[in-house]
Amino acid sequence: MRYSHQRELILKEVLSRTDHPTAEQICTSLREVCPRLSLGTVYRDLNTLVEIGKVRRVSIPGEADRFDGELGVHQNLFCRKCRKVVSLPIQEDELRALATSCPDVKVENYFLTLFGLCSECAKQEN
Amino acid sequence: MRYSHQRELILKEVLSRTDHPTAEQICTSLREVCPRLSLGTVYRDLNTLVEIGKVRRVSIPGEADRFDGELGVHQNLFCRKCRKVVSLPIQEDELRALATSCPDVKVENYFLTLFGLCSECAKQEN
DNA sequence: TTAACTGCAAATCTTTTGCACAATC
DNA sequence: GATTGTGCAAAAGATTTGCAGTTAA
Repeated sequence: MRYSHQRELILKEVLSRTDHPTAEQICTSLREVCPRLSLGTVYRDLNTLVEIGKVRRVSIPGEADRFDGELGVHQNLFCRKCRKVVSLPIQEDELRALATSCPDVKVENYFLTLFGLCSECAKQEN
Repeated sequence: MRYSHQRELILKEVLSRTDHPTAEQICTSLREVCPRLSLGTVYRDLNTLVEIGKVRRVSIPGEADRFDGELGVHQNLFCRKCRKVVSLPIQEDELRALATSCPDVKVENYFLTLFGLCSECAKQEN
């Protein structure tokens, strides 16, 4: 992979923010320093950065994807009121105790989707 | 809410299937018995059925939503190879033991998104 | 120099919506 | 008869892609 000014800017932008911006928000911000930056490039570069593990994608049903530079163990809360995504320092094994472990937020629901191979496909791989 | 032939057909279709069909797949299937059924109606009725809790929406990042008539406690696995969604009888507190509790599937990753109110909005509600 | 990257615009895909008509109560 | 639901087509929103031109190695 070759160095690219745009990709570097995009990575820096995501790492410097804690508000889980969308591709569009990243593009708008960066146009102040890079006026010709195109949204297509932002999407392409974000996909690359996610692939190489420098950035995390936060998908919310019915919303544009958000991007997160925080790679440590945490979960995200999507606020249905202000539509912000906030980080919560929840370990996986604390999921059960959700309601009490973070007393100030109000967890009403959560979406879990497992990714991997179903039994048929897992068999075929071997 | 008024009775509707289409909504009833759509509900029956989702309940009778275990393959987590998309709106499009439901529409295609039902056109055999209801040729004029429109995709817009299917989306509208599915949204209603989800709202009243008769059907569950399964969102997968980058994929069309699937719909699930199984309302009991379970989690879904999206197979990145065949793109099928399969039900797994996992309780929440078994999440930690994912890898071992379902030895035939290969869980590689999972996406958890919490929904609710962030601390600021939770405060405002009171 | 050449392969990767970009900007731009058009295309794609999923989902929603406006409107005139039909079905339900 | 009033209102909700439907079909159709167009619109909207997010993301991808084709292509010609630019840039890094």
